[in-house]
Amino acid sequence: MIRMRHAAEATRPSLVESAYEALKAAIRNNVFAPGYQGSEQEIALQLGMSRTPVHEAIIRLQEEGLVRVLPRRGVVVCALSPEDMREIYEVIVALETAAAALIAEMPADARAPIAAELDAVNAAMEAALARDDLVAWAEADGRFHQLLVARSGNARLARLFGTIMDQSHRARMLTLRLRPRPTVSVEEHRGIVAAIRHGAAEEAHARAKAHRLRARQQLLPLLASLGMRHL
Amino acid sequence: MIRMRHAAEATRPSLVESAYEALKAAIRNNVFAPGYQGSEQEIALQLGMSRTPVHEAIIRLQEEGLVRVLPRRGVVVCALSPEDMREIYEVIVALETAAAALIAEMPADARAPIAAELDAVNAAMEAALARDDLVAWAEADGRFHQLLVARSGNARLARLFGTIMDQSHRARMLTLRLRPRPTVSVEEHRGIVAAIRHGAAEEAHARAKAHRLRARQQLLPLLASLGMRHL
DNA sequence: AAGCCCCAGCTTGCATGGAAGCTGGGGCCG
DNA sequence: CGGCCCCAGCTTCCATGCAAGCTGGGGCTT
Repeated sequence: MIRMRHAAEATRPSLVESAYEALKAAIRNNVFAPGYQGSEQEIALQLGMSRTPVHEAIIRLQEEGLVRVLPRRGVVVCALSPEDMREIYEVIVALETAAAALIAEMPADARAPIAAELDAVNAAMEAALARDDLVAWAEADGRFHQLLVARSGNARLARLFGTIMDQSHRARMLTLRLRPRPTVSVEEHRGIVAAIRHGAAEEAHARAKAHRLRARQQLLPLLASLGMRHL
Repeated sequence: MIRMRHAAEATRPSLVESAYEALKAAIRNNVFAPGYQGSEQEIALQLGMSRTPVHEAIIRLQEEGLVRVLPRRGVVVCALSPEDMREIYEVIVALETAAAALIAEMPADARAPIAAELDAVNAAMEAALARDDLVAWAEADGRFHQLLVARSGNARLARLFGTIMDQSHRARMLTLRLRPRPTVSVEEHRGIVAAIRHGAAEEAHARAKAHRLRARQQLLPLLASLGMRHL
């Protein structure tokens, strides 16, 4: 047995890490609803650890815009106004269109397998829609967009995209059942993939933008009609 | 004297905050050069505080990609490879072109004062260049780009832009004196402002993109010639 | 002489205690 | 009866102590 002195690559997660993941999941799944206010002590108790790792996890969550800590008062889960959703969509458009263009600018033998991956996910969306399985549809839709940025060859871009999607996850889930059947999405996705496959960067950019703008146009009125500061 | 019970808005900065700012400044100004490895204890001593606030500040810096903490080994200042710089420029292009387009899409009476502000900064750049004051030129150039995203009406976009610019600040400073006299920049900036003033979103987008791509094309070979992992 | 092993020292991870500050409500004063 | 004040309780902030783990070098074995 070789003595591994340098770099144990698969170390067990620290308490900070698990607190971070647990809190993020709780926020995403609405267990901690927006506006929820709690103390680190209380959260630490729930997670079965001391205050320190919870405190440090909350610092990270604050950095990502999911919570805000009010000094000496507690930590609150950030609520999203329609204004926030406008900002978020603008950032999503900026990052995602860039990713689509970057992929389209790759050499053909790099683009092809990526286009195939995207097509596969898109097929899964279509199948879910045929089964009337909206949850599976949303999951596959998320995977499509996540794949798009993950394959852009730009880890920083993918990371920024991830945090902005985390911020808006709740809002998308909320409106999932409210909006009309999303049949256009699959078609628009196909257009994006086609542009990528042909190496048409400008077109990929434009199609990705149009897709997101339409989705946003559908989402914002819904949110506005639901009440201002609610999610 | 009214008793301000709610929300003291101008509270003195916490130790965590000052540690964060001090460390960020030290990294920006190359006091802690990339690859520098130190212990939290040592930094805490230098800043005259305990390990705790330093530890928490480092968590934030790690979240922003400026440092990496190696468990039980210390914290190192991240070095940037040419590959990293490519990623960074791609993100800058994505965010900045979006900002330019957003401003150009505003109503005319909102665009005009912004264009005037941008023109003023641009004039300062030109003046600095006439004086051969490269440092002042770089400072004004940074202000131009920062202003562009700050006036986009999207705080999230501006924040993301700020962190990515923090990551790449050192590299820009390093190459400042190495590259040819930046006379084209002022002209290209004028083009961006003109497109904004006319409300031509597509053109503002394209000009902002071309400007950054040219700058990148100038920067990358310089960095490559300097040595791979150095900054 | 070369290679392995083990240990001393230094590092962060985490727990805990004290301090400072904000909040809300009960009591006091007008 | 109304409004102000003050304080008890809860919160985060920060310091510090202990534990676990990584590193590098000195000494031992072969």
